[in-house]
Order: sequence, then C-alpha cells, then structure tokens
Amino acid sequence: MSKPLSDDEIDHRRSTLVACAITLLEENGVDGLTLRKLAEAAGVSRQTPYLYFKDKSDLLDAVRIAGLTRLTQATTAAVNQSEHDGYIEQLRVAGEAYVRFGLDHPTLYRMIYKPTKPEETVSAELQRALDTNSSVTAAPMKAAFEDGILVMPPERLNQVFWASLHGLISLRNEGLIGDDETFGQTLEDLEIILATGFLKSSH
Amino acid sequence: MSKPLSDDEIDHRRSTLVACAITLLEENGVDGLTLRKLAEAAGVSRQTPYLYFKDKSDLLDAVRIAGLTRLTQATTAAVNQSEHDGYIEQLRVAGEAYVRFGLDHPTLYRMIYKPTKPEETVSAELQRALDTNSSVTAAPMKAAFEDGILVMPPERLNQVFWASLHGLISLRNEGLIGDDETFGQTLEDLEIILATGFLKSSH
DNA sequence: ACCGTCAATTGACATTGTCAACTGTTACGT
DNA sequence: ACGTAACAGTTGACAATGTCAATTGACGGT
Repeated sequence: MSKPLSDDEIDHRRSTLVACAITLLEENGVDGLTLRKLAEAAGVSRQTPYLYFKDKSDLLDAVRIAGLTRLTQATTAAVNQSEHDGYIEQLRVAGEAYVRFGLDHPTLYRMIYKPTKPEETVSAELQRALDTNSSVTAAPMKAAFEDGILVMPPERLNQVFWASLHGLISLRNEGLIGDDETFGQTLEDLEIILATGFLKSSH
Repeated sequence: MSKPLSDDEIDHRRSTLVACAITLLEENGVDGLTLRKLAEAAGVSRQTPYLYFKDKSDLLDAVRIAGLTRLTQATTAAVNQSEHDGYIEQLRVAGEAYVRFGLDHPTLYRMIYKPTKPEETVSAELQRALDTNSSVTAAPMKAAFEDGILVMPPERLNQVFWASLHGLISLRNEGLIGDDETFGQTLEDLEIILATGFLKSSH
C-alpha cells in the first residue's frame, strides 16, 4: 500500500481523524486529547496523524473548523424547523440554539474559541467558517434592518449579539455563573436587554 | 536553614512565586509557563514550587486569584480617579477599565477565566475574588436601582454586564473581532445597547 | 551531644510532541 | 521482467514537562 493518495482519500482520512479527535475531546476534556491517544483511537499508528496534519496545532485548527460547522448546522436547523418566521423570532431561536450547543458541547465549544498565542492570526479557512456561522444571524438582522426597525446596521448588531452570547456561554461553562436558575435568568435578561437595545423604541 | 516556616513566610514565598508566574505568563504566553522555568526564574530549585503549591493547577488557581485582584484594583482605581460621580458614568468608567485591563493583559486575562474541566468547581477563595470584583460595578448599579431608573435588579444586570464585556474581550483577544476600529465600534455599540436596555425608557 | 522535624535538592520515571531513520509497496521507464 | 524512485506508514530516539521518591542538611529541644 503506497501509492500517492487522492485528494478525496486525504480529505476522508483527515475527516476521520478530526471526528475521532472531537469524540476524544468530549469524552476526556481538552487535556485528554493527545496525538498518541488519537492515533490509537483511530486505529492507526503513532505517527500517522502527522501524515495529514502538520502538527498538533494544525489538527486543532481542523477540529475548530469542524466544530464551527456543527455549530452552524445546529443553529441553521433550529431556525429552519422553527414555526415562527418573523426575523425577531428567528434571531431568538438562533440565539437559543447557539447557547444550547455551547452548553451541550462545552469542551468542543471551548476548543472552537481556544486561546491562541497573541499575534497569531486565524487561518483563512477558519475565518470562512466563522463568517458562515455569523451569516445565520446576519440574514434576519439584515431583513429587519431593511424594514427600518433596527437602531444600527446588522453587521454591528451581530457583533454585539455574538459577543454577548459568547460571554454568557463561556462564563457558564467555567462554572462562574452559578446554578441553572441563575443562568436561565441571565439568558432571559440578556434577551430582554438586547431586544430593547436592538429595536427602535416604537417596536 | 530548616525550621518550620511562619505563615507569613509561606504567604510571602507563595506571592513571590505567583508574581513570577504572572511575569512569565505575560512574557511567554500560557504555554511558556512551566513549573521548571518558574523555579528557575524565581531562583529556586526545580521542586521548590511543590512546597508551596500542591501541583500546577493549584499554582494556576493562585495566579487566577492574583490576576483577579489586579483587575479589581485597576477598575476600582479608574472609578475613584474619575471626575464623574453619577452612577451611570461610574459604570461606563468601570466597564472601560475592565476592558482595557483585558486588552492590556491578554494572557493574564485568559488565565483568569481559563477553561477548567467540566464539573470542576471553583475554589472558595477564587469565588471570593470574583465576588469582590463584581462588587465594583454592583455598587453603582445598586444605587441606580434604588433611584428607580433600572429595569431590573442590580444583581441581574451585573451578570449581563459582565457576560457581555467578557465575551467582547475574549473574542478580541483571540483575534476574532478584527481591527481596532471594528472593536471600538462594537464596544461603543455594546455600551449603547446596554444603556438602552438597562435604563428605564424615560432616562 | 543526639535525634527528630522539616525545608530543600536531586534522581528517576511516565507522558507527550516531534524529528529522523527505516520498511515496504506501488507505479513507471527501460 | 526488472530496477528504481516516490511515497505511505512504522519504529526509534530525544527533549521537555509534571510529578513522586529518596536524599541531604540544618535547626531546636532534650
């Protein structure tokens, strides 16, 4: 067995390794993800991951991108399945799906936004995945803006929306927000405040 | 030299090690903080940190607490030095000092809120440091609430305030928010939205 | 003067990321 | 048909790191 791999084959094996890595991640936490354990879990030999990823950080980049894709799918599905079709309701549904994903997959969510060294730039592919994700909420915001009921352009609101939810999820996942009740309350309050701040006062 | 150390001595050496650790952290990033490098930087021998901390995670807990203390001092100082004494202005000043600290000390800030394993509870001392920190903004909020100009109780607003700022800082420190201009814009927008959502509409 | 206590150092080991050398197989030119 | 080059995949080796265990050495009370 040693012919040049087709691009499809390479993609397939990369995907397999990344999926395996995510499983390990969710089972054993960030520290539980080891290149050697990953190789074992994937049924390949110690050094095999190096054939498909430059180094560990390159693997983790791929994990981040795959995680973002799942996150995007989850929020998109929630919006599509929702009965409501007003954009405000769509935003609410998208936001809640986002939060739910963050809480249901704490380790993966943390990995997506994992601290990188300062001055280390995000890869183009990761940036694309981020943009795709943000478009889920950007679309209804754009529609709302065109109807003239938002106080500021959708791109700007989207940043605020994203940052707020991200902060809430992060604090919660670190156990810093307290019990479920407090968290639910804070989420509600955030929704109220965002809605009040988002919408022109007449709505 | 080998008599039982006084509690003061122990505290002093712990503080020295923690200060050294923070310096290493800010110089070399999270991965650059190694127990062995810390020992060398502190001029002690390899295993000495183990005399004052149970293990690395125990040391990092102390770093988190010390970092939170510095953060609290920075925001408190900003509020005290501020010319303005209206609570709304105090909140703005406190928030901006909080954000500035987060941006000026990205590695330390990240360490403060560093991912812990799921189900791992925060220590009592860390919780105290968190409470002290949150009291900086809780005080003016309480005053504002008693004047009847807030839409909800101060504890709840404080959570929203905290989560939003934290999310903004985190995203910025991971390079996910873009250039300085975009960040400044988002910070302004967040302030607008929070203020609009915080305050009863008549103010 | 002796001995226990305790701070502090050094030795040792498992884990991990990673490089380098090695093995074996496949395609292709002659 | 054969050898050779290219390439997938494996194993050996090493440095860095966290951490435990054994050792050393000083101080104070008896």
